[in-house]
Amino acid sequence: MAIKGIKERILDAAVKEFLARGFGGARMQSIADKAEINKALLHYHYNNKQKLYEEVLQDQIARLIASLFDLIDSEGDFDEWLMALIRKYLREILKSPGFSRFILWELNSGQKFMPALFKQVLQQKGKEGNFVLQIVERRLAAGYKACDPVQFLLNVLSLCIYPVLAQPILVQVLGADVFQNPDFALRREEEIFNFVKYGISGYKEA
Amino acid sequence: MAIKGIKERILDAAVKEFLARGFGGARMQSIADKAEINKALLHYHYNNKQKLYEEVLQDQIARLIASLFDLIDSEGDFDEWLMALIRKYLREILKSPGFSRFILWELNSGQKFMPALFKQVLQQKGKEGNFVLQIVERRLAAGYKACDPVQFLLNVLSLCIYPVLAQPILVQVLGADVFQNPDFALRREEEIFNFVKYGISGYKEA
DNA sequence: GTCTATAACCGGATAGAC
DNA sequence: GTCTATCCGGTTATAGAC
Repeated sequence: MAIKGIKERILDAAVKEFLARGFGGARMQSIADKAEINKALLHYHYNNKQKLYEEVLQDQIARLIASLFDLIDSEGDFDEWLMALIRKYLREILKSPGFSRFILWELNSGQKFMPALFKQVLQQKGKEGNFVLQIVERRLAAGYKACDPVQFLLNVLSLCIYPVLAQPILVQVLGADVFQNPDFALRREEEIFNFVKYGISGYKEA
Repeated sequence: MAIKGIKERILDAAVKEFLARGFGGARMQSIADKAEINKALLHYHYNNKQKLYEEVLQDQIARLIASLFDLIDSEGDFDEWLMALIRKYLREILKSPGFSRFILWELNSGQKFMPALFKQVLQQKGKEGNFVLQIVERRLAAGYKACDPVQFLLNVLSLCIYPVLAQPILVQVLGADVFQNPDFALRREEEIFNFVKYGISGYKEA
């Protein structure tokens, strides 16, 4: 079909609205406007706000987790694995900067729904919650036995996600929008890899 | 005064509510309840929600920025400076885990107010926006000239903030609440310092 | 300054015509 | 399926007694 179905238009609009404002802040009217229909029709297709929200979230989280599991399980030696991990993860984040922000916010909003959904999607993938950790452990066993996998994973994730997340703060504190630079992401990929692999001792003068 | 003034009680309550739910999600009724007064009295002391919000934010942001500027300007050699930076920052974050989450969320909520406030507080401190960057630059000049200060700062901030921010996600993905361990913060301080200083090459087997 | 009661408004949801 | 008009609960804000 060349023209988007109405359900698809609604979902697209809903994703934008929910990611931007969260469940509480999102307005059905605004979603209807974005989808270029009226509220009544919106309610006709998705009974209520909660239903629509769950639909959107299910999609988004499944997409995220699938992507993460694929990449963390990649082939190659340690360096290749690490670089692939960083690159794919960073790009995933940059594809939708609002998404991590949204997850981080909503997960703390006292809603039981989101954690439950996380667990459910993880299990749908037929893998244990600590599956990710086991892969990292195995990888580190080849050369970096003394490195705690939890700390390692925290470090890599932090370096990838936080700068994207904090972009608006950085603009203020640094006094310049580093993200304006189109190849900032590429430089950041390299930076993270080098930083993780060698730390700043790699920069040390002779 | 031994007993808290009512304005102070209101502000305390408002901080909790706003940090937990954001501006849109916060309820004046809930703030009144927390302060153990009724809505009318709340409106008597702070004309409207926006006013109260601005008051709260002004305090919070000023406190944060003051703290950051103090610590990043500390004495000692490079290692001492780095460790002080990490320790103070991590503790600041842990003191109020909801705060960074709140800032990150609200800064993107399309409100003009928050970025403006940031800029204003920065200028009140009588320092340029890139003041922070200059300190880092000077520090790195002593031994790590090739290290980009922006990337360096991003790395340190990421490692400190993100794990605290993402705690609820980590619980799901890792399958265990690493933060349950009471001295996790201490171990994390050491980990970040070592990671930044030597990178994982420090772990490498002989 | 502090309260109760209520106005004014907004947003989610529904009724019912077409 | 799609629309207009409306209901109803919840939230901010105010009026007015004490």
